[in-house]
Amino acid sequence: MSRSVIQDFPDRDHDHDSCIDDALARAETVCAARGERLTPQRRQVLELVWRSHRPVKAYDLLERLSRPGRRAAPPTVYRALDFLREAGLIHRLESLNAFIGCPRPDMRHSAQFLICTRCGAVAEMDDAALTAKIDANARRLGFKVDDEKIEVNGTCRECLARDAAG
Amino acid sequence: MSRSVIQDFPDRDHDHDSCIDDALARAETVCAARGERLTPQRRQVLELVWRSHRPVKAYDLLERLSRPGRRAAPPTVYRALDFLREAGLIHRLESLNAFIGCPRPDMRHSAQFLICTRCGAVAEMDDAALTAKIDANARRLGFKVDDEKIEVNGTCRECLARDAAG
DNA sequence: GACAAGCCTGTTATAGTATCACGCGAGCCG
DNA sequence: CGGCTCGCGTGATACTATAACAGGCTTGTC
Repeated sequence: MSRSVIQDFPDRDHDHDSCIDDALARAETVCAARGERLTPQRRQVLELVWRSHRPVKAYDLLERLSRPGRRAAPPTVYRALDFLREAGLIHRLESLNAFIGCPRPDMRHSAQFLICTRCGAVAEMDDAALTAKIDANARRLGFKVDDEKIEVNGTCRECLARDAAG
Repeated sequence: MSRSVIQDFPDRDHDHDSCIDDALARAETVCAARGERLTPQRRQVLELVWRSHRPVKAYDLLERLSRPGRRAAPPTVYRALDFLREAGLIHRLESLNAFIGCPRPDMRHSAQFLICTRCGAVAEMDDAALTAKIDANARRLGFKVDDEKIEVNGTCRECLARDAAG
């Protein structure tokens, strides 16, 4: 039996500070379990990614890492992003060249994203049945699946409502 | 009722010349139907894309467009690629920054790709049920879907067989 | 403490991908 | 003709990512 988990876009009124704290706490756990170090640098990048629930660009992170008189260089942020990605703590949105925090880094899952092209909001879904179906299709061609990415462009509920109202 | 179409990786022994010819003929039809012009330049880019069944990079196309003494510039190829993409004649593989010809530009479909990370071969699948499921999931969140991209990384049958043999 | 090994970070340079902005010429239509 | 759109050429530039090398911190061992 396949379990279908659907998450929603983040609630506009949620407690975002604790939301970030939770993400960082989960990250500590994940890294510990993997025997890897969530260094201050990596931690800071992860926090910056979580500062918004929107996709974040590498070079935006770079700016936020920089201080007057101390300009961070690209490898700094890319190394951190690579690390976080391998640990499953963030995802890369291929169609946007951007990154976003993963809300459930603990469970292995394939990424399925709804991306609102109007406001930039992103929802991560996790439908195991969908993954299973893709796997089945692939198997019929003798193809062994490593991982899959699903990115869906469209318009979110709020933007649709705004259109209808305005 | 949802129809499920699964295509395969291109046969190694198919008649590739006529395969290209067919693609160009289909392109003429599609452009005519859309009231748009498949200019020599656009046609040439499309042909270059179809020369292989592998994903092609924009700058590779650029080189192939260039002749000694006449260096093509990026906008040349990107404009053609944008046109072809809007016409549904090619797809962009987001995870590869590469482009590939669409075998069925006539029917509107969402793209689902199996990408062999070993040999670079790509199969385009078209499973309407999968699309329907994604749409249904999105609808539950009040999300209106414009288009979706599915890119699956893994190993193709041939590469698996080669591994098993060697 | 001395040392080695591995990991993490800094820095400079460069590769790779894509777009902007401007202008020109061909074709169409009034 | 005059004005329009479209396709294309060109030079510059923006954006995304990696290579290559050096130094420094941490840990484990003796």
